[in-house]
Amino acid sequence: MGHHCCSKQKVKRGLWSPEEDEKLLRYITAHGHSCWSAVPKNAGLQRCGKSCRLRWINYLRPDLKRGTFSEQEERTILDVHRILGNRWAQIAKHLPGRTDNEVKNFWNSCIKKKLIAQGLDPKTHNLLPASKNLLHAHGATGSSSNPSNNPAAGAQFHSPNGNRNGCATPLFTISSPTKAIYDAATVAPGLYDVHNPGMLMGQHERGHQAALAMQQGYPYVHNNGGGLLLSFRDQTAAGVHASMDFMNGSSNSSSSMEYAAGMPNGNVFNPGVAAFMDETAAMWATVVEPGMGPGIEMAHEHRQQHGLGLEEVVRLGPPPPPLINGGSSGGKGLDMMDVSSEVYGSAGTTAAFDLELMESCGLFCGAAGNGMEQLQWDC
DNA sequence: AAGCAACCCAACCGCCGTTTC
DNA sequence: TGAAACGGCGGTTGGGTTGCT
Repeated sequence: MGHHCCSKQKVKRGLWSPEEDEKLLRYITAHGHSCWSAVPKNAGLQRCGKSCRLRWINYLRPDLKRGTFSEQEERTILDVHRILGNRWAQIAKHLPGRTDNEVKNFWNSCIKKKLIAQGLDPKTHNLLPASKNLLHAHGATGSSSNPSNNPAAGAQFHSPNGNRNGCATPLFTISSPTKAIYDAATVAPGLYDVHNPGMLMGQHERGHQAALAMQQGYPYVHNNGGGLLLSFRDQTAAGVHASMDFMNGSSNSSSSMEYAAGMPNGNVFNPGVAAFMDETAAMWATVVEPGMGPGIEMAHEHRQQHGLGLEEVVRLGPPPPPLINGGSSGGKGLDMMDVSSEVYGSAGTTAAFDLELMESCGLFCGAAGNGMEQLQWDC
């Protein structure tokens, strides 16, 4: 059964021959395509208008980019897909020279498989139930557990194939809002100056970048007088969109935000520590001060043992051990690291976090501004 | 070398929203 | 106002290619 637009006429199907391509290309170049249904007739093609349109858009268009997707493109697809879902046409608009079909194929043949391999639901980018169960079964929740007793909790997040399938990057590359923080913090150490309430630490010209990131809706952190305030700026209303107060380090609440900030079960929250959770709940970027506690110190040592650079560490995905339990907020000069289970899986976890609770916490998940609306607006 | 399976990707299908008559 | 035509989109399919046994 043919498509309604061409069911009445005899049309050719299947792959396009070079001669057909030539005819279509010549016609569109000369006359444009004001009416696709008239194109095949005028161009002398035994095809339906839809088929011509598709061939032009996906193959013959002169501005098409060819070849494999770059790391940047893959990252963009991941980021936008996380917000928009399977809206390939919208996603493709963020990738000049790429078609929706191309993006869709790349997703289905590459990115989707990597997500699944990582134990993530490709639709939601959250952990698949099986992965969560596994994690819980190994005691990743509850009060402080030593990961050395629990190696599997980290192992299940480990990418089995790294950079296979011809994909541009391993999974869990840091994504937009979080990435911006990472970038800004990397180039501007001390960016998150919790000792200066309400301010990003403006280190000369670098501070400008940070302030810009903040303006664009990325979360920022500041001291709230004994607590920590994490704020998001509303991109459309040019004002603070939402703020979460990680209060005073003494809370015993089960607030998901407190969990997200890595301070469950009444542990003292260190105002010198902030954690930004990726939407997948499987990648965190953290701002950590040196000398802040055994868990972090151990993690840092582990990273050094593995000879991992910061960028590599940030690329690794798994959720972190909590950023809690003591540690002073003394020094300046923040260190930036990701506390991943791959890196620290058997060494770093000093307390628990609740994945379900984190997952239910939508605030970090695309809360940095109106992501959807902004993306659509951009299109 | 042949057979098979997995993978990739171009093209099709069917639905939906908009426009035209 | 409603039906038909059209354009656009996401899901699906099937043929070609590649890799493995």
